Amino acid sequence: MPSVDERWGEKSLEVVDDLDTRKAAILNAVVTEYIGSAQPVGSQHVVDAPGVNVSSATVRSDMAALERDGYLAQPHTSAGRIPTDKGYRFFVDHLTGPSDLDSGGRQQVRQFFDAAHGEIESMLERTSGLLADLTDCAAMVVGPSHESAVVRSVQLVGLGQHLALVVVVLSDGAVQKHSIELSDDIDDTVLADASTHLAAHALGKALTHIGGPVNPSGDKQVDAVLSAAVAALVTMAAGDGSEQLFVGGSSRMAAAFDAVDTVRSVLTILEQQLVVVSLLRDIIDTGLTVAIGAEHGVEPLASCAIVVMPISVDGAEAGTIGLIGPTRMNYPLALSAARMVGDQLGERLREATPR
Amino acid sequence: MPSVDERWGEKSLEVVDDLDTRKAAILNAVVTEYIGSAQPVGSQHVVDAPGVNVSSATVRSDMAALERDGYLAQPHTSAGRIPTDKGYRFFVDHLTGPSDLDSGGRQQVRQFFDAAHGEIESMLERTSGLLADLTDCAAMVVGPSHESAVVRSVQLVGLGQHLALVVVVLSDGAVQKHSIELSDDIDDTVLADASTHLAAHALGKALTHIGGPVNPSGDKQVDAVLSAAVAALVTMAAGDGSEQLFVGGSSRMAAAFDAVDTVRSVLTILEQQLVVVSLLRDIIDTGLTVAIGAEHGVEPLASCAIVVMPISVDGAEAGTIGLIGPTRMNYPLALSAARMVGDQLGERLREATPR
DNA sequence: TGTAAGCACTCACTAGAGTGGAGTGCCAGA
DNA sequence: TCTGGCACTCCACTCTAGTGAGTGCTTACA
Repeated sequence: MPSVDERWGEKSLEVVDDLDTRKAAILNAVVTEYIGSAQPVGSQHVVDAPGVNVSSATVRSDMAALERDGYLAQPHTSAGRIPTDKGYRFFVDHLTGPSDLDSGGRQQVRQFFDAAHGEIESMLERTSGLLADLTDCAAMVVGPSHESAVVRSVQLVGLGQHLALVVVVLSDGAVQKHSIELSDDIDDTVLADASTHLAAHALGKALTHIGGPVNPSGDKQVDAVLSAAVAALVTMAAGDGSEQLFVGGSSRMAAAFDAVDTVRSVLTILEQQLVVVSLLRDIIDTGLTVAIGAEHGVEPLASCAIVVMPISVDGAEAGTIGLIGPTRMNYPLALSAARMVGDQLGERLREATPR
Repeated sequence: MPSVDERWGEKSLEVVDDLDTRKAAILNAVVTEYIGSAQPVGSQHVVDAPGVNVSSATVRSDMAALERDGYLAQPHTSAGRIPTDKGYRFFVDHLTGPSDLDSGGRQQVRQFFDAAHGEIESMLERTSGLLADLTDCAAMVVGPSHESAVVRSVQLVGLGQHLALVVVVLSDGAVQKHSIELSDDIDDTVLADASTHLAAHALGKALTHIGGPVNPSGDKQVDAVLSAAVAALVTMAAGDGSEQLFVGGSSRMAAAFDAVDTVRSVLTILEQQLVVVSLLRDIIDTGLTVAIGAEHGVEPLASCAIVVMPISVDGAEAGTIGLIGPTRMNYPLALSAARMVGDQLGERLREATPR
């Protein structure tokens, strides 16, 4: 009889949630095997697993118990078992210790961030590709929100006879622009004048707090430009509510499922930025790191699992990493990759962000 | 015997490329039928098509001739015919007259562009979604290149102790940014000073023509900032070579093919921006509007057809629209949608672009 | 010479029967 | 409580017609 604190690898099996040591070991073996093979796992395949020192007959009776308790399911009477969402949940919660990426993956991540250059947006974009490569899942990267940023610079640039651009630089390094049409022919001095007034009005404020009447400059043309510019700022603030999303490696979903329908519906979801961002937000808000099957409540993703990892910079949340794959995805790999990439990305963002 | 100038609908059949009127009508019927059903088309299904007033036996002998000439193929001896790439090519070149979108589609496009607002990038992004909706294909939209644009404004904005942002506004309304690290603690007057010198150096020049030594300002700190800023401009110019690409509706590829492998390889291509942009470029350069099957030379896309449509603003090329779907895509629909959306988009870009 | 009608043939697709094997549940015994 | 044995289940596979949509060919006719 195996002792309760028997260990193998980095995993420890304890009596939790109604499952004794051996049942946990069997569940562990079934999940691991099924993640690799995608085939129902029979009792014979499990007897050699560590922690299971009993015959297949005993394994069978344990498996029957695990099925009664909802951890395993049988596609049909004479088939092996596959894990249920509850089974995966137990696996993730109790059988997956904190593990690191293998050395190859670690090196890949390090090389990536050593070579990372360019602006934040393109780095986030390429990070989604890196994550997809590492985990063979589709990867989502949500950029930092600009909520708490204030206007560091605002400028009016004339582009043509009747066109000007309002360019705003926020304190977190984000740059936003919006074009405005000018009714009259405005010369550069008027624009410069309006630019100065606009700066006086907006500098140091959060984008969402700008609005209201601007102090009149005394010049009719300047005032007209000014009000158009402020309207542009308000539009910017409205459109800025949602964070930027980068999705990479969605082609991996095609390899993960054999039903084309499933692939299609998952891809359709991934194309909807708002849905994805709020989905990740919801999962984090419920305190989860992994949402399995129906747990996230998005029906077309019922056969998917989602791993989320908030990116923090100096303790503040500065974005999110998400991985999406089939429920039989490689959780240890996905979790460790998300953790390491998240840490590194946070580090990089900290360097690139002022204060 | 049908006369040579017999017409139906908007299509006219003429004797071209070895195909007499009836063979062309049969080919037309086979392609149209196959595009709809994705099933091999037998001689019986064709006898009722307009322009084919003969028995199925005669159709069979014509089909055999079309097969000999490479326009049709047979999956196996006792199956109907499916079009070859050459068959689609003939269909597109000779049997697809210039047609318009149906009224529903036209209205959808008009509504879209009436409601279009915001900046160019987001409009291009949403345009890719519109095209995908209209055609049920994956859509690619390549934004205007900034090749001929000159620097209209350049500015240095301090972000923190050791961080500043170089913000460039180009004459076509594009805004680019690049962060630079400052070794010493630089105060705002130094930044402003450097900003002025930088403007003197860069204004009016194309981004790619900036470089070389800047006139020394006499202040050591200012010069240090200046050289870092110029280096940033050079980096910008280098990274700016490739145009922006927006891909929408890639989930449609999952519905178009039944082989998951094909879906995967097509999606993998669509994820590679450089490949897609140069692919569209190549097709346009060879003078094609539609590239069918192997014509574009990208092996994983051998079962795809690509429709391209350059967007022109005042005669100059200002981007590209691309549609990708299976070779049995609805060519008339794709062509008319691309044409109409391309026109409207060009119109919009003209309004939003100075001069 | 071009078209139509008839006929034999091909071959994917389907349904049904048979078989092997992987898997199960149950039970008696250590 | 565990094990070995046993009967049972049912999927996956193969094999065998049978069916039908489709063909090519040959002959007859205007």
